[in-house]
Amino acid sequence: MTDRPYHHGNLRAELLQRARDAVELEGAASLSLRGIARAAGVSHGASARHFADKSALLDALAVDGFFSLDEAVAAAAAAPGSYEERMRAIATAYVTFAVEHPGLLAVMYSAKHAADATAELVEASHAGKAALVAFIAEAQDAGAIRDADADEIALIAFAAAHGVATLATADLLDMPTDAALDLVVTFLWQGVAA
Amino acid sequence: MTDRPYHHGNLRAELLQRARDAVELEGAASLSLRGIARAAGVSHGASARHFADKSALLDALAVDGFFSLDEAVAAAAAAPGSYEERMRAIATAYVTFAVEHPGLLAVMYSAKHAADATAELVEASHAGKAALVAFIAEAQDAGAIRDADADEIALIAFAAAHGVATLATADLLDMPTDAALDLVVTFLWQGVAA
DNA sequence: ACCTGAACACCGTTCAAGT
DNA sequence: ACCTGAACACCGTTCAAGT
Repeated sequence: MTDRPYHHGNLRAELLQRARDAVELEGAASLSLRGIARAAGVSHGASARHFADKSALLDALAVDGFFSLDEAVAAAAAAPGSYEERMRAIATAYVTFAVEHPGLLAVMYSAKHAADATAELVEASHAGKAALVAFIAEAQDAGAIRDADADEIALIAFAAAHGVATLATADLLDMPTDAALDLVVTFLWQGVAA
Repeated sequence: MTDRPYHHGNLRAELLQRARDAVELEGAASLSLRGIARAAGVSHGASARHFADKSALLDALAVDGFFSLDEAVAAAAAAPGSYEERMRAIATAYVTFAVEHPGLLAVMYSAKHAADATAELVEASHAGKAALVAFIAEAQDAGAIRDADADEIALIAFAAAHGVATLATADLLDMPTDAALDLVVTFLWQGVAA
């Protein structure tokens, strides 16, 4: 056992990871900077050099969350299958992420943690939508989805999936999440299929 | 000016109103029991007799919010017009409430503020869905909406409207809220019309 | 029955001082 | 450049005591 060095070396990343653990375990409401500093084994003032304040840490956590979400969705979109199957996989990935990380999702969508959202946060939060538009355009080129503004179709699909995701985390679905998602995706596909 | 009596008389209601003001002005994150006690002109310990703790007050605030929301939606559903127009009015009422009260909506849907949600909260949060199911059943009887499980149609519509509402409050819509809602409701109606 | 005010154990943020 | 630890102004919650 060597002594912990005075300079942590990677404190920013560790604080972020501890914050993520805390949020996923007990929700954003009971997250404390002093608590994650304790968990990381540093003094309570140490976070100040890496995050200006608590809302800056929450913003960074949200960016992190959007990266994870985009990764999960991109993996689903890249899987083999028909366009209908891939669309179902995308929606499932989105909702699964939400149900497995409800606290993180709340942080991600609790919008403007200080009215001055980072450019990085805005970009991260929009990346998923752009990927969805690209997928829809590809499906249109292949003749699987009817010709209409890809942005409009993406918005409709995004709203539907996000609605199921947030209702699921709020426990307001009155049926199993996968059954609800199945209904919604089937309805969506009937409306958009070429 | 008579002196403020020792017994406030209606402190519970006043604390709730002050809390609602605070949440709508600055969000739930910066709401403090001591702050609303100051605003109400009572000592910081006074709330304990009316709300066991902060999460009990948030639950009560959520119940209040669901009543307001249900009222707005019910008024929209009762307005004259075709079934399509009434459905559009219902969705508009829902999204308008969300956009005008984003902080309150967040409290309402931040689910299980203590894992032991009040029966009252569960009931209030489900009332809106029940009203939607009733509206759809009526439209089916009138031959305006195709025959299918009314609960399933309600879920699809609820998820779509809730998705638009939450994306709007998170500023993730990339277009005016009413334009997005128009797209979604038009899509919905094409899928459910008889 | 309802409210006050002190007490306690926490917070976030700031900043001189240490390494 | 990075971290510590005291200081400050806040919190939520509890509970004897007052009316």
